[in-house]
Amino acid sequence: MSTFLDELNDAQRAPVLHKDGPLMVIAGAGSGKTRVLTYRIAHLMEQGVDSFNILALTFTNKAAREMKKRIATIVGNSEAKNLWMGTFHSVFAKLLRFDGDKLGFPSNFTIYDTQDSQRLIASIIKEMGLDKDIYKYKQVQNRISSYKNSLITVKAYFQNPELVEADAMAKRPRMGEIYQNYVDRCFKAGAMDFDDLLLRTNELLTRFPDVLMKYQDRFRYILVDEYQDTNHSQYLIVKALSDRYQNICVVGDDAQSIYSFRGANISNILNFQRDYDDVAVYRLEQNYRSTKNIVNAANSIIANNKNQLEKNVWTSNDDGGQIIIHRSVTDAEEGRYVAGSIFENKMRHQLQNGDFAVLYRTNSQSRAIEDALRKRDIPYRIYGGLSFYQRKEIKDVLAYLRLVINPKDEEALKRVINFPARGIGQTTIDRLVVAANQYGRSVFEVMEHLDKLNLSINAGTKRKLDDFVTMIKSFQIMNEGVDAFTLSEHVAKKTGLLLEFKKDGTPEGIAKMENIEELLNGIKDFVEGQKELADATGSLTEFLEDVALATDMDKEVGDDDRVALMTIHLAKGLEFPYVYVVGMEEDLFPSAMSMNTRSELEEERRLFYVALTRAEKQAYLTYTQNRYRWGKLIDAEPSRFLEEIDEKYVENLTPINDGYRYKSLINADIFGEVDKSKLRQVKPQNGTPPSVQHPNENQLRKLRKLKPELSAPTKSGSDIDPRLVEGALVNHTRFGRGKILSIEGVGSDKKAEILFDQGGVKKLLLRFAKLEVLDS
DNA sequence: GGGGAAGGGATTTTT
DNA sequence: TCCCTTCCCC
Repeated sequence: MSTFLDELNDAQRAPVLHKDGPLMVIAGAGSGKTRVLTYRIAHLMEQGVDSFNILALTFTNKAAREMKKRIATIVGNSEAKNLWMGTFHSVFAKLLRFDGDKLGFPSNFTIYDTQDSQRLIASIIKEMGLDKDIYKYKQVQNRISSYKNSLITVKAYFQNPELVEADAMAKRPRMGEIYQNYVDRCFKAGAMDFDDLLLRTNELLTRFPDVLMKYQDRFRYILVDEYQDTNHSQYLIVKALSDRYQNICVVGDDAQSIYSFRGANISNILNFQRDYDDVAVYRLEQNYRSTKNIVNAANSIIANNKNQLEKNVWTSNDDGGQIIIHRSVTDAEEGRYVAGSIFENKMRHQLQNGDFAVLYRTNSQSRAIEDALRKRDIPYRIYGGLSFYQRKEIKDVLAYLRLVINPKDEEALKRVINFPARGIGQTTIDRLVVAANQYGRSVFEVMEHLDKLNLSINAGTKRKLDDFVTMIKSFQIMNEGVDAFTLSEHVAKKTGLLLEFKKDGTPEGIAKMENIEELLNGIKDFVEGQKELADATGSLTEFLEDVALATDMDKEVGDDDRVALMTIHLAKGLEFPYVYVVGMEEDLFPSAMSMNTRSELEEERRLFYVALTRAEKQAYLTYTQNRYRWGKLIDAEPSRFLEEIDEKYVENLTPINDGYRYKSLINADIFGEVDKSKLRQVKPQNGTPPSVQHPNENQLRKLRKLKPELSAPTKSGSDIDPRLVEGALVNHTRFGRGKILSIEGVGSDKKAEILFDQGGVKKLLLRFAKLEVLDS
């Protein structure tokens, strides 16, 4: 007999027990919707629904993994394994590997990421001889992406005079041609971009009724999480698959719809009751996560939006502290306030670093926070931004691996055909691409048949091209016999990539080499992990797919204890006891790009609602009067959202001119130097001892090696050893002995030009360089 | 064809 | 401020 049902309140239990027919669960923030989804699936299985017949679409792969794990504890691992669960993109990529051949795609098709798409579009624009200032590749890519998400194919585009005219009016009359070329090129390269994974699934289900029938019959019960953030393409897939059995369960919260920029359509959830017959609607309105102050403040914000479903989120939790608003003079000071506050809270309430999150609107805001946390020796972790797999050296390795799996992959080929340099220049590549277009073949195929084609490429270059083809083919042969790790290691060595970074000798080069080694370790872990699963083989194809569709939230958080730094978008679905929302300023949040229409502004407001409702115990909102943007200090104005919170729930700190803290730092900050003796004077509230726990240097070094984003603590200007002057003899941990030739810059920007005994002259930022002064 | 220096553009959010 | 592109010289 199920005991897990007892863990639910009445409102939660109802949708869990609902068996057949469409249902919608409107779940307020923190109301336990993940629990409902999880238990609903477990309950269906207990009721005799075959696990093979259940499809659950989640927002991140990590969410899927965790749900699966929980379900496994209830129904057993062998059954839970059979569930199809994951993000839209990963589930339908899998489906397309089975049936994409009907559309002419190989089962080993490549998944192009945004950068691949953009590069391809840029080269198409160039090949077509268009003005790149009018046809900006990023904008064009964006436009194509939104066509695809609205299911506007090239054909549909040309049949729609409004669209054609709109692009013509925007002085981009050849938009449709670019679109056409882009689609053709992707197809020829055996590649799909992110949007294709959904668009092509739709195409497959529409054009092949037998395929549709097969999957309708397979997925008799479909569950969709975060339904408010589905786009039209996703909506149609769900609609098609659920059409036969109508066992569709969607869960979401219109107040948390924050992805319209990538095509999410809030009307999907608003119109669900119209789209299906006899929809049962359940509401989860009790918030278990946050204090009364937070829940009520969030409600007072969202009340400013006009377009929303009716609901009343409440909580029986304690009142909790009021929401704290803090003003700073600069973004650096904002960072110090946040770091100082985290430090105090940790001490006063005996908390872990992992109990804190700092949320911001744009990734670029993280820097000031990082600096401040580093100075206080508070470990942190950045989510999002430039992720590991987007680093150049990692993408280079992956590009070779992609070529092994799919040599037609044009973007991978162009990326590495001359890196490391092997004397194949742009002119040659251009000729190959032209020939490929002319013959309707992939670039690699052209390279394979060079001698039969009469291209104006000289003999020396031809040989280099041949060597490249031979090398890739040798990898392919090797791939038949070994696992992904063995192959990858071989590739990293044989192509000269590892050596390339090693020989450059700079700290950056060494870091890159270490990153590649980390990637190889990752592949090893993957191979070993996959070997344990029955249905997976640890093949390279699987690894590459995992990587292509990994979201930043999918990374294992691990057992290390750190403050989380991320954009508000990434924070969706997460919760933390203490949350700091920084940069509460006009033009930043709400973003200057998103306040021109009511609907844009409402989305920003929902974003703010999401940010605030991440907090369990205490929320801080901070803004500054001046902020560095594009390297310039600009005036900032407090966000309009701050005024929208009912003041009952707010405590507004005004630290300036109150003679207490940071005052002495303000001038110092503006004029560059910070007096360290004054830093020490900052008193913690309530007389908590200001003892700083210095992490073990050995541990730190280890962590830094593992997580490159955790760079070494930097020094402020006054922390730099005063003996570092022109003429001084120094020792560098990596470059050895050297002599300072000159010093330039001031404060923390001080750089030294150093002549090393081995390795020549280098310019190093004193703030970062680990230099030891030697007595001469 | 390769490498280094200089200049210009960018920041919304992500699968 | 930083990153990417372009241009220039070898």
